[in-house]
Amino acid sequence: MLIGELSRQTGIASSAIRFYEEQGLLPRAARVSGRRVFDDRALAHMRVVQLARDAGFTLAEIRQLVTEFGRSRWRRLAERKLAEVREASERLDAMRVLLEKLLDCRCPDIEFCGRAIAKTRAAPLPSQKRRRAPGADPTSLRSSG
Amino acid sequence: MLIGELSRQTGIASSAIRFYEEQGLLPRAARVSGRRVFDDRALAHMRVVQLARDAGFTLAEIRQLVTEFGRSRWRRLAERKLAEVREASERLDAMRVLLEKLLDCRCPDIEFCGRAIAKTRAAPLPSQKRRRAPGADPTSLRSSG
DNA sequence: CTAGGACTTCAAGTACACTTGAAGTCAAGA
DNA sequence: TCTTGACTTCAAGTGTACTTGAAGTCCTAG
Repeated sequence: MLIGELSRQTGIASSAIRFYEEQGLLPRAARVSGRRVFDDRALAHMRVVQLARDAGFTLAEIRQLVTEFGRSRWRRLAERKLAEVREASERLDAMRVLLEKLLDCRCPDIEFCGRAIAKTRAAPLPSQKRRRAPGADPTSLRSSG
Repeated sequence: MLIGELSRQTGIASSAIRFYEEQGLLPRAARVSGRRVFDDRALAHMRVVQLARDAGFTLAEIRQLVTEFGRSRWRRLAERKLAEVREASERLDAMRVLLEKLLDCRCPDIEFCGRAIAKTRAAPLPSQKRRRAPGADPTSLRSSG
């Protein structure tokens, strides 16, 4: 199968598949007159990458996982990821509470609102760690614009 | 108060405050011999921006909100954001399920695992919309390294 | 007078996961 | 033969929310 067919079967763009190969997430595909050809093993490999990606692993983590496929490593990373998922859930809950407060807002103007906030919320939210957050993210609220 | 003091009181970096002013999230601060000076109104304004940011609004949305401070607009945007938060929660749940499956994985190697995935999961996850997701995000799983 | 710290502007860099564009190759069909 | 479409490589662009660096200004303390 050529890259277009693999793309159709997995739903992953050809450009992304090339990118994954380049990044070492997939083994270098065989070439026939310059084109990549994929067999069932390659497809299976791709599925694993896809699963890990959907589970929220970064490409760097996936590279680690596929180049060193050991159960203990998988377990460690999956457990850490699970903890991160739980943290993200908590942040989402905090956001939900904030949004509900906003929907309750009865302030006549913005400075009034700001003063009200200052009274009810002196301390910042727990562990925001906002600095330098990166790219594509299945939990993103900032993409559907 | 100067920018450093506002930064201390809000916990937001001076560079970020300048950036917010430049982006139109804050009104242009008065200058005294070149330096920005902020009063209580400015602080209150900043608090609102901070609240909205923590609630997950993009800077573009916050700009809209503060330049056109109307309750109906706030409500509309907050309700949409709330819907996005719920969607994100569902994606996180899906990720959690995936991770639990990974932790149950007993496959001897990666292609075997891929074939098993192909059997149990022919259809993709609901509405992944992965393409072109952007920057800093309070729900991010991809920042803690 | 000099040092230091806090501030200024403006341009460029950062993170991640890709996508897009340019220029070219290859095989099949009319 | 020509066209079409799918493929190739490589470099550069995208998006968000900032940060960092360079070069300079301003005020206070010693």
